[in-house]
Amino acid sequence: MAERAITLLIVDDHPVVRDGLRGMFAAHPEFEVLGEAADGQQAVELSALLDPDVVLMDLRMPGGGGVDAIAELTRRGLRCKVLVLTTYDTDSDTLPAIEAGATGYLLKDAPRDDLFTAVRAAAEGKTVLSPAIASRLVSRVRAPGGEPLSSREREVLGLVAKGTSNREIAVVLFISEATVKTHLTHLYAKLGVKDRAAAVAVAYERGILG
Amino acid sequence: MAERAITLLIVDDHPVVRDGLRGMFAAHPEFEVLGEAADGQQAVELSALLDPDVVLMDLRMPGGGGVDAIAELTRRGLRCKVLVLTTYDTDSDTLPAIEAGATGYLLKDAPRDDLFTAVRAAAEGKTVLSPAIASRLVSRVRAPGGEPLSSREREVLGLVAKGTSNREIAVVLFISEATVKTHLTHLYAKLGVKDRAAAVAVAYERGILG
DNA sequence: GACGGCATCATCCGATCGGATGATCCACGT
DNA sequence: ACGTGGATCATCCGATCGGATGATGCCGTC
Repeated sequence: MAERAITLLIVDDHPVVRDGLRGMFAAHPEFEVLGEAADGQQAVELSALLDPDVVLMDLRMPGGGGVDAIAELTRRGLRCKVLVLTTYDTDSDTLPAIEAGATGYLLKDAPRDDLFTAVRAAAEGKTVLSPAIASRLVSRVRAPGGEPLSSREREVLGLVAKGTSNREIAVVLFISEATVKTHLTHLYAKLGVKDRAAAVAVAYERGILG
Repeated sequence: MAERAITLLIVDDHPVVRDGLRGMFAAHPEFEVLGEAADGQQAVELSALLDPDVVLMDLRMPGGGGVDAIAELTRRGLRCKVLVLTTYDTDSDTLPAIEAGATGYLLKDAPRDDLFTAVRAAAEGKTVLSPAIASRLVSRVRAPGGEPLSSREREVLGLVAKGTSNREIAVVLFISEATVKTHLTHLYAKLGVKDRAAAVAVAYERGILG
C-alpha cells in the first residue's frame, strides 16, 4: 500500500459537498486532492492541467452538464478515471454517464469507507457501481427502455404534456398535422406506450420532462 | 456579536454533506454544531435532547421524510428553527415543508456566506428563502394550484398515466365507463387542464404521481 | 331533516386520436 | 455513390375521448 497517493479532482457545484469530500480525503494520506471544479468546463480544463488519477464528479451541474464533461474527457483520451458521485439514484443520466466513459457510479449517501474503496478501485480502472445503481442498470438492460427521442419528438411531447392538440401543435411548430401524428407514433413506439397520456407519464419517469 | 454561539443540529442522510456542513460551521466560532442525524426520526429525538437553535435539514431522506420530521418538531412545540437545505429547487416538498413549519429554505449550492447569513437569520426567527425557491413560491401562490383530488379520482388518474383507456379503467375499477368519464371531467377541472395528457403532466409536476 | 360532496350511471354527439401505408427530401457517414 | 435515419406530408377509417345534461344513492354535517 501507499506507494504513491491517489490524486483526485473534485467536481461539484455545491461548495458544501466539495468541502465535505475534500475534508474526507485530505484526512487520509492515501489520497491527495489536486483541485476542485464547480462545473463541467472547469472539470475538463483542470483534468487536462492537473492530470488526476480519479475525477469525482457530480452529474447535475450548471454550465456544462457532467455527462458532456465525461464525454469530453474520454474524447481527449485523458487517462483519468471518472467516478460519478450523484445524489439520487433516479437520475436519468445514469446510463448516458456510463456510456460516456464513467468508470463508476456511486450515490452520495454511501458510507465513507465505500467511497474510499470505490476511489481505489476506480484508480485501478475497475468499474464500481453502488447496489442501487447496479440494480437499476440490470433492469434497464432487461427492459429495452432506452431508445432516445429525437429533438423534434421531444418538442412534440413537451407540447402534448401541456394539453396541446395535434392541430395546435402543428400550428406552433409550423408543420402539418400529419407530421405531428408521425412524430407521435414514432415516440409512442420508442417509449413503449400507446397513447399520449402514458407517453407523458413515461417521459416524467425517465426525466425527459419535468 | 458573538454573545453566544448559535447551536446547530445537522440532519442529512449523506455523510459527505454532513461532513461538509460540520466542517464549515466548526470553523466559525460563531456557530456550534451540537450533533448530526441521518434521518427524520433521529432528527426529532436529537432536537428534543440537544435543544439546538437551528436545525439544518435535508428533505429527502430514508426512514422518516424531512417534512414529517418538521411537522413533528412543530407539534412538540420545540423552540428550534428549521432551515431546510435541499439539493434541487424542483422538490415538490417545498410548500409542504414550509407549511409544516420550516423557517427557511435554501439550495445546497448556495455560497458559504449565504449559508451563514441564513443560519443567523433563522436563529432570529426570520424567514429565509433562496431566490429560486422564493420565485417558485410566488408562482405557486398566484396559481391557486390547490383543489385536492378525491381518492377515486387519483385512482383513475393513475390508470390514465399507464395508458389505460376509459373502458379498461371501468373494468379494472368495477364501475361503468360513464363513471370513469365523470371522474375524468372532474379531475380535469380541478387540475385546470383539458385532456388526459396534460392531467398526467400536472400530476407529476405536483407530485400526485411519480 | 336539509344540504353538499362523492360516487355512481346513462345518452348523445362532434372532435380528436391512433393505426396503417406510402412517399419525398435532406444530411451524414461509409 | 449508397444507405440510414430524421423530418416532412397525405389519406382513410375505426376507436376513443371530452362536453353537455340529468339522475340516483350514500354519508357526514349543520
